[in-house]
Amino acid sequence: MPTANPRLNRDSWIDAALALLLQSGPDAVAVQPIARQLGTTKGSFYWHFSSRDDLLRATLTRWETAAGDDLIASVDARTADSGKKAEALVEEVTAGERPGELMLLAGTNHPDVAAAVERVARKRIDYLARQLRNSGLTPAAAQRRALLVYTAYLGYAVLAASAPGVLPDSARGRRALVSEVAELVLP
Amino acid sequence: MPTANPRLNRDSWIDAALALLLQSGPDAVAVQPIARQLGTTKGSFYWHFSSRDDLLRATLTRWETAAGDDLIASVDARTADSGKKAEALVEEVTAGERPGELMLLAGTNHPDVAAAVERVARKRIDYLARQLRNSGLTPAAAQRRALLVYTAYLGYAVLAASAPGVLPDSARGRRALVSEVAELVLP
DNA sequence: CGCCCTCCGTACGCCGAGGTATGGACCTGC
DNA sequence: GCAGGTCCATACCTCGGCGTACGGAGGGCG
Repeated sequence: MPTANPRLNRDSWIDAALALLLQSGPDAVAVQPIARQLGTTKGSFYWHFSSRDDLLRATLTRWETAAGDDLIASVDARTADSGKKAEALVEEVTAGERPGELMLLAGTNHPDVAAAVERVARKRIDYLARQLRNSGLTPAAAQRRALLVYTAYLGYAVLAASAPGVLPDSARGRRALVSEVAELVLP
Repeated sequence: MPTANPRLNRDSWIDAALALLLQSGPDAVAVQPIARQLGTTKGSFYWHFSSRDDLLRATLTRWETAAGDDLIASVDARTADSGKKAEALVEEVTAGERPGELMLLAGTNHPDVAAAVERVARKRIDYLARQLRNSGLTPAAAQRRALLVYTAYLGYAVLAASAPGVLPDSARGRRALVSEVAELVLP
């Protein structure tokens, strides 16, 4: 569906590239396919960007800033109770609304991608550990459990993308999972 | 390093393809690069395989049978105590010897890949749940915690591949993580 | 009207992948 | 030694991606 043709700008390309990046991984961020999807040609692209790598970098930084604040802000808004934040975060994930962001991990070979992924991971884990410390855990335990929760988060996303059949299919089942994790992790 | 040239067979190609599949994802299973790495040419390949997809399918089934039994057998061998098996499994992972197998998840778009991933995941989760039931958990709780452990397993592998900096760098730190998970999950 | 600057379409060259055809090396058995 | 099967190298085709060159549309502005 080549969308209609009002003049494009740099952000139009980044928007489309981000969607592809999250859904199909960095390799899918290709100039000509995006051009077709946008109903335009490479002539436009190379006016706004110097290369494919330029687009990829721009898309990554856009994702990084968005993903860094996005999820945290969403959780912060949902509840002010520090003890409940871990649970809220897990809920956030299992809700399944959140888009892929998983295929991104496919591009770990690309150094820029790996660096962005690591920065975002660190930010989120630190945030989680802070909440757990506020809930009364020792710093060391908070760090370990934050890592546990985040790995479970990632693994859940992996399965949701690759093997949804093994996950609970009902909202009740998913909620049971979330509260179980919260029970286990919180003191 | 084009390796020397004793006559090749079908398995030689699958071996090389499997390594690439686990390390760099399905897209990396390409004929010409593997041929170069093997010090041969496409002429050889198309004698043993009918197409690239043929190789990919063969590599997937090889992985599936290996991964299905492999990990479980390794854990079974390590300890007969049903209660310790979950811990042994997590240890198995954090040891970090196990190769990627993670980049495989990048190929979820490919239906054959997704199907293989799902079958292996189900097998492993069922195995885990069985051990947890033997440890005295109710079937429902065992199922939930098995899923939790497996998602943590996957997430850990994801981070090991994409953001190793956020993981504990010492063996002691990793062991502490493992025992924490075992403590939390076992009754 | 004419100029210029922004934005984009077209055409081209390059490369690396998949796949095919064909000839030749090498062994094996008679 | 020679016939036939096994295995592989070479050359060639197509396709789709990246990147470049260039020219043209279109609007603002004097």
